Amino acid sequence: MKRSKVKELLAAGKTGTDVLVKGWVRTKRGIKNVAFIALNDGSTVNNIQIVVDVANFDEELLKNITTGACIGATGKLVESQGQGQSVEIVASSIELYGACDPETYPLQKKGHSMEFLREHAHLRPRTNIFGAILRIRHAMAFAIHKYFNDHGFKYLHTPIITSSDAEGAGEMFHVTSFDLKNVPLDENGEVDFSKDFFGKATNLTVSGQLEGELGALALGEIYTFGPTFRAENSNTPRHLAEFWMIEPEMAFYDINDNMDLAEDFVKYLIRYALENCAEDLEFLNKMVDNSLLERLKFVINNSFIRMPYTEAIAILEKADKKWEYPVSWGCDLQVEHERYLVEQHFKCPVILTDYPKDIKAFYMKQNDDGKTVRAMDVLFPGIGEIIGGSQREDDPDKLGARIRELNLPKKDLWWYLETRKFGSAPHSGFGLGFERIMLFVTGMSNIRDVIPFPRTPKNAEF
RNA sequence: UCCUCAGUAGCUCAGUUGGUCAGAGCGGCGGACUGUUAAUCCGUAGGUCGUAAGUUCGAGCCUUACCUGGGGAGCCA
Repeated sequence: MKRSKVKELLAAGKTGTDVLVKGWVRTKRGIKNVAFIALNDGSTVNNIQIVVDVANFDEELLKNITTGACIGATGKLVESQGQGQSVEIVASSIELYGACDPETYPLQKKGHSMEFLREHAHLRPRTNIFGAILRIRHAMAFAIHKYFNDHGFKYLHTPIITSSDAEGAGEMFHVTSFDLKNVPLDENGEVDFSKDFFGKATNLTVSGQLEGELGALALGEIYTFGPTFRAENSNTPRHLAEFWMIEPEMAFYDINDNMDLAEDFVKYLIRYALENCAEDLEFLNKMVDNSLLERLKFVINNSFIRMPYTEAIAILEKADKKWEYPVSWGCDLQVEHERYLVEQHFKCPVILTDYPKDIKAFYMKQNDDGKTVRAMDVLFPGIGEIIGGSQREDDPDKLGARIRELNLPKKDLWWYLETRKFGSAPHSGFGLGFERIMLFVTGMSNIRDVIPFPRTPKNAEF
């Protein structure tokens, strides 16, 4: 008999037919003559109930059906006599695939703390909450590709190993094939990277943006979606050492087109989740954060506030609030400032633009005022910066001057600069942290719980 | 990296001014129960109190260092 997924059985009116399900036991309850098994196969957050007439089954088999065990069950799908479910399977036969010692199996039928589950990341996909999160994560990844494909963007694979250290996005992980106990040195006692695998020092990428621009200036619109690495010693619920980032890059987009895209894109993802992950979101709304659905709907139904940095500073200076970090034009906004704007002043996602050039990256388009650049940061409630982007500097002279001012290694960026020398074009792009949008969509509060196997300082288990 | 809180049974925690302080609930196991829903009821077994030093007649409790985790901050997506 062909295996049915629990999701199909719960959805379609197939009662009266014989079915086969395979999955993992969530709980078994019993009274003298009848036992009830709640079985989950990962296709949905909901379990299917298997009813077992104890008299018809081997006692030893039933004893082995414990929380966590893997079984296959055949039987007739019928309308349930009980209250908690519409249909159930009256078992005719059960096969035990893998027993699960209840004395040592870490997961119980009662709830566990997120911290405990994080230490059991190999088993936590079997919990309702992580099942829901991982299904949503899949749906979001799929929706990202669908959105860009539907809008004519090309998926560009930018390199994971890079030799450019110019972007300054953060500390990098070194990539080498050296024997670390015997690293070649040159005559000055420095590491001789000419003897390394690539003949130069290499690192794991901190961003695909610079290469993304090369693609955009040929294909028009591209996006990247891949792993990104930061060796920063960040210990917060919002940072990972290995995370996934989406970076669209578009020729002929100015900063306003860029904002329009960012807002439309994020709203699309949230709408996609609401339409395609309804059961999982309802589960999370019930178990994790009971204002989740309301918040998601609010975001897709309201326009983001757009405001230049300079105006935001004016609001913050007038705010009746004591800042731990004082506010003045030119300072970088701290978490407390961003939170005030998003969560108290506007109560809505905010896009801030036109930041002082001194606190932003070298590649951002310089405004005519000589002080600001066409940057945009999208700030979300509870999460902070979810997107960072800008129009890019397409004038080769201005870009070169900025690189000199900042003392960046121009020779390593020769290929980037040639795009401005040969057929330069106005263009823009941004980076969206995949796990940050996952935080928002799931209502989870720690980024380590929206990625299957988190990498953070002192943790690369699993 | 800085600030702060925490680490006691498989899990979540209680443990007073240092002196019956080795505890509870849940989970597990055994039993009862003619359809259960995180079932219920009865019974039962679990612990070098994060690690290492120190103070003291005596440390789960006080001191120091370290490890791990949470929260906040910085860096950012």
